[in-house]
Amino acid sequence: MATIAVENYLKHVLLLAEEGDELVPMGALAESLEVVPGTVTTMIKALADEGLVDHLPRQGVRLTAAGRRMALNVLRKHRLVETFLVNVLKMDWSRVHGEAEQLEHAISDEVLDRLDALLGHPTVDPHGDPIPSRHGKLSSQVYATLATCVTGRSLRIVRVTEQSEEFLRFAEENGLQPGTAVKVTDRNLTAGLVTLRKGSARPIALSVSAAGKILVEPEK
Amino acid sequence: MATIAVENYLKHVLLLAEEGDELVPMGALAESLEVVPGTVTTMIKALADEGLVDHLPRQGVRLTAAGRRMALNVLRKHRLVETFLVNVLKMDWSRVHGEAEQLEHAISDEVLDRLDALLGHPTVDPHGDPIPSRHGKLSSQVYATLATCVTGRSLRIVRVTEQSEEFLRFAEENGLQPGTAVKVTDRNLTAGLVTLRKGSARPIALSVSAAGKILVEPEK
DNA sequence: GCATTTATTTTGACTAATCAAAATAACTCT
DNA sequence: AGAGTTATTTTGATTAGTCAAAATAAATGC
Repeated sequence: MATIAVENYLKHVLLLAEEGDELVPMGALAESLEVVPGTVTTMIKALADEGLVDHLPRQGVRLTAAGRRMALNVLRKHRLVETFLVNVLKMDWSRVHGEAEQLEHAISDEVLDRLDALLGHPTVDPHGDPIPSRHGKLSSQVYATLATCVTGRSLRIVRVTEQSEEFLRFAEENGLQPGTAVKVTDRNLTAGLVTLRKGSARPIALSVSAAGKILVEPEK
Repeated sequence: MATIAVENYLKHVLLLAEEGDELVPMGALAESLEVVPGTVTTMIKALADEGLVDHLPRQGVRLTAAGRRMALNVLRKHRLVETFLVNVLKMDWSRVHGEAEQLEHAISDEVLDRLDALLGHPTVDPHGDPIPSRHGKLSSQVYATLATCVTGRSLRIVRVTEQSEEFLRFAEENGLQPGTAVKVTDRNLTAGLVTLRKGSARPIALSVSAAGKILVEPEK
């Protein structure tokens, strides 16, 4: 039986590997899981014994096929639960991450499927993050970010890859959510600032690091 | 932070005390939690140190006000989740108990309140079990059972106090669910059998112990 | 009222997950 | 290449929850 900790380790490896199957360093995993590095080493060796990850000592860790399957299932639960909380229970999108973090380990595959049907089989969650399919496919489209996109052209926000409450609250207050049309008017890398506007509203200034969390595509 | 185990211990003490504040014997608690008695003794002493229960050595345990408050909150989560699973996700009522057993420990009070509103503030769950109010009130109406009620009169099922899948599946197949009108036609205590009919359908025979799990009230 | 049965508590051991801190390995920099 | 920095692993402890089995207390039966 996979424990909550195991599910979390696998999920974090998946997220940190960012679609490649690069090795995830132990330190990154420790930071992301908020445990000390020694703990990660211990746990990862146990997961390797279970055949869920490959551990290359002093180099890092990557998911096996079995581990990836489990990680995707957890991620699917997480993102469908977030979608449910926002679309059905009308919760604030800045609050749902922590909730989903708990619920993802408590819902069965059957509830998952029914939730999926209730929500109309969504392909992205309220942050625009892709929801893995029931059969473990995870769309990995590459988008530009507000920090890297062309300037002066009309763009549509497709995804916000940041889960801190503060950031999401700020984004919501400024209408920076998936679906919003924006245009980058100015980008000053030395000052670390990106300026953008939504239609004719007043301009918004973002730090480059914040801008890098907002993914966009050209307006059709 | 109350752990899952702590929540479960409190919930089981609440359910076993059956609305009185009688002492729950350690053995009963062990059986109900499916752990050995020694484990219960150890855990209950810890809960007593936390001020959640009163432990009278060699006699039993009962909830303090704080423990009761927590137990009722868990029970409320359990029963609202069951209601959600049946009413919204259309799950079979025989399956929802185990699901709710997991989810009751994972949902926040905020989600709980929104679920409650979504469901229209129900007062009973799909089994007819009363749902504790947000402020810790638990209706404790006393009903007759099919094993103890008058015979020959029209009755309405209000509650089915048994959570085993087999029993609930049997009850569903025979339409023995809250709301159904039935009449006990014959009761033979020596044979341990109760015979009843729904309207003009064929008679159904129940063991006395099964009949005792089905609560009824006189038809209005 | 003493012996037997039954319930409870105690003791010692175990597992999963964690941390602190020491040990080791691997880079980096001149 | 040697010194220092950084990342990883190891070691020894700790906590929560559990079990097996021995010890104790209480209830029951003749």
